[in-house]
Amino acid sequence: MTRGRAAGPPLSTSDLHAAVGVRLGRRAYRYTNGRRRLVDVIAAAGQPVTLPDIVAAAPDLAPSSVYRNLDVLERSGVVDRIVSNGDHAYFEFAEPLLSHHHHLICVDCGAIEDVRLDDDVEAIVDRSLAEAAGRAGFRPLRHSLDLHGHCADCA
Amino acid sequence: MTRGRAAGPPLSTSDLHAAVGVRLGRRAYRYTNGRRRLVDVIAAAGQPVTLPDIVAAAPDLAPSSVYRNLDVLERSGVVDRIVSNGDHAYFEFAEPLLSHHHHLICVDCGAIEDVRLDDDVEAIVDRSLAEAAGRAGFRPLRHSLDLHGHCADCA
DNA sequence: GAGTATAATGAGAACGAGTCTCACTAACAA
DNA sequence: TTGTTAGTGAGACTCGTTCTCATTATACTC
Repeated sequence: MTRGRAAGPPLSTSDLHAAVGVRLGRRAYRYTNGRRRLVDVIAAAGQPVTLPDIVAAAPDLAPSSVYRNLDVLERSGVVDRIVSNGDHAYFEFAEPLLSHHHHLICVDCGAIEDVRLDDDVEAIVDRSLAEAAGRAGFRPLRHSLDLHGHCADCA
Repeated sequence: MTRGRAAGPPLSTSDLHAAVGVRLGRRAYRYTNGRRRLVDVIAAAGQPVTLPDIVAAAPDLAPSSVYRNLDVLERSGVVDRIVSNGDHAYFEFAEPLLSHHHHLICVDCGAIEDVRLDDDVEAIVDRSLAEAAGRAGFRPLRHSLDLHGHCADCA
């Protein structure tokens, strides 16, 4: 079996902002300073982040504005919301901005880490899911494949 | 490609109650009337259910007790909690009581439906995830593979 | 069966993540 | 610059879920 794709350096900061700007523009949203800051914080984390993570990294951002802007970014296809068992939702860049990947979710501390799988595994999963979806009259958009267990810190 | 396993008739009601009783007993929990009613409601649904679903099916069960007992059942390995983007968490029987399966999650209405995949697909996914987990020092317990999209009603 | 210890129940209070409101400010267009 | 519209931030609010505590059911011992 081949190795999984590396996490890989995503877009450069300027390319990232350009891509986000395009997506916001398509929905007639403005790319304001607050949104730019938010994108910077998520990019700097390089991991799914929660609201407390964001506010800790940028204490001048108002929580209400952060939530509102995460919603705007989600609607624009810039970020994905990951709901786990923890107290807070996690946010990370959506697929086209971040290469397709999955999550290791710690059942103890709720931490979420990204992992990549082989392309051929992805293809097999997609084919199998598409078949199952077809039988149920379900129109698929994307799949999520998460591994639950104990992270290195909690094990 | 072979067909996915059928949803299949799970354990008989008496076998189900026996299995739940054993799991509760292992944790020194009592299998009370309220918990038995709760198990019956979840079994009757044959689908992941929310708290409102449960209370609608058994209005005499107190919500606070239902939440408490769902927690007890979860700790005992009887039910799994599925957190989606919807307002409520979903609950269904855990893996050994229900055969291994995955979910079709509607991004519009939040409905969750169970699907089964081929055993060989499951094996490929497990092997690939185990490899990725090993690289991260992660101790895996289980995987979850969900397909997000539009259900037959919302499409 | 009586007595005792402990777990479970249920009603309602409390909690808290996330959303909404609204007066104010920043961003774009002409 | 001026007008129009979108975005901001502080705090109130919502509502799913958890907690509290007095009461009740269960199981164990004698």
